[in-house]
Amino acid sequence: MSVPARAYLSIGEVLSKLRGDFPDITISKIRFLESEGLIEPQRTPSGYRKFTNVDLERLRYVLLAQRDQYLPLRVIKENLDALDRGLQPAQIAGGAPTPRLATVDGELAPSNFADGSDLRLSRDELIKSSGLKDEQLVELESYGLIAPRGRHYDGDALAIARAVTEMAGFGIEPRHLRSFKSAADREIGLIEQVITPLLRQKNSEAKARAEEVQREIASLSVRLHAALVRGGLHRLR
Amino acid sequence: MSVPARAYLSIGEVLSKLRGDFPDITISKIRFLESEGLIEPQRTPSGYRKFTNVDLERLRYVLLAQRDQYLPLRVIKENLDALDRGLQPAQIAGGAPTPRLATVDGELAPSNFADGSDLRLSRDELIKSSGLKDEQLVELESYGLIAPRGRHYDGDALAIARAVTEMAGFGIEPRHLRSFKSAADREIGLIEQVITPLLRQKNSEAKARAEEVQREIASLSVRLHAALVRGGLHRLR
DNA sequence: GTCAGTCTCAACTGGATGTTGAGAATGGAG
DNA sequence: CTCCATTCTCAACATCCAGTTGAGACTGAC
Repeated sequence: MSVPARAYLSIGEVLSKLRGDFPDITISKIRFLESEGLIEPQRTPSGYRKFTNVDLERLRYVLLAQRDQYLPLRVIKENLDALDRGLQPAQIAGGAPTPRLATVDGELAPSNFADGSDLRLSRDELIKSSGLKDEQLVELESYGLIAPRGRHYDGDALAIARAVTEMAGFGIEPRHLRSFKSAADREIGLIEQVITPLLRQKNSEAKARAEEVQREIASLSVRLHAALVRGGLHRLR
Repeated sequence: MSVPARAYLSIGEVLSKLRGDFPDITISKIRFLESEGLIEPQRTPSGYRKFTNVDLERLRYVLLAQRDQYLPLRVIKENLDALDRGLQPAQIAGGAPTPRLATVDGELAPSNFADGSDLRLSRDELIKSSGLKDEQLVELESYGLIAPRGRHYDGDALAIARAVTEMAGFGIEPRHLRSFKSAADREIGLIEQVITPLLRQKNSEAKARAEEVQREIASLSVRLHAALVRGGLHRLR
């Protein structure tokens, strides 16, 4: 196994080529990176992996991004996919200074608030724990900003009530907040559009996926919204 | 619980100040970050944590670096330590906010950390670091969702661009996002209404107050918005 | 034929990043 | 003073990521 009398490298040969730059590379790691979709070497008829130089460079890129930029594999994969689609985020540069990569922002968040979505509050409890005034609640309900679910209010209602109370402290009244409701409704509609195809599928895996997607888009929506508000405010001065 | 009649913030108050920008922050996470040495709030005689504005900004920096640069806490800590010693932290190229020193802004507690709002990106850099396609950017600009400030784009533009890119991954296109812009504009108008009286006053203390109020209402807006979306989604099933 | 090299697949590991819960103390509101 | 929401610590637990390990089988160069 000394002279590669062929156009590709075996996994062991790849290993020894990378050892110099990345001392802790292993065969199992290379296989792992393939299983994660970061590389896709061809196979011989009997199933052995065949690595071309392109595969090798791709691998170097992955290892560099990981070592020098601490990027998680998920993000590296996104960057590579972008590269494949013709976007050109980075130069790979063997040993050159830090590669400039497009870091596409991703959502880590399990978004796992103990958010009390299973909270159940009576009207009085809601008022008490939010500091809202009764007539404010009436007004909020008339605009649909808060609505009981069945005979109780949930954690979302509480969160809304609290925010409203605090805003009232700045002279902002419920009627000023109607537009929040319609904006939220539009976003919900958008999210619904995306996930209903998934929900239509019979298999329960798609449903789980739908839930996840819903959470992700919701989180993105909130981020986008926040960035827009922040940006607009910066512009004020 | 409403008016902080003292010079520092309790952990719960810190939480609500951060909620707007980082919806997944929790009390336990803040405590965890302290246990890892990333922040060191003072204590009251009875052991309660006291957070100054400096602590708050440090925390923001940590959360931003984590979310937007995917840096592991260990590396963030190294950067902060370097900053503390007055050094430029080892920086990672790319579109993310690099920590900058001491923009001393006449505030009582001068913040050492910028949030990336002073980021300046060319059009190409924006595209590169957001993963956005050129035509998407054109479209976003035509709707006013993104606009350069002078000849450069700022951190808000980057945040928006990133969110949009991710949403595109779910099949959501810029034109679906126009309503986000108008919703944000309405909120900004609302905030403006509240703070203009303050800004009219001559004394600069009122101006500082205006800035703070603006931040708080913005954060509240985002929270309210998030709660409405979350609540609406819960209702879907 | 032998034996180093390679394959798959499932189970396991170790670190990072938080979360949860118990049990106790604190402090602000009424 | 009395509540009760907030905060405290500390240990145990949970979850995800990034691989590693080992069993058992196949391949192919000498």
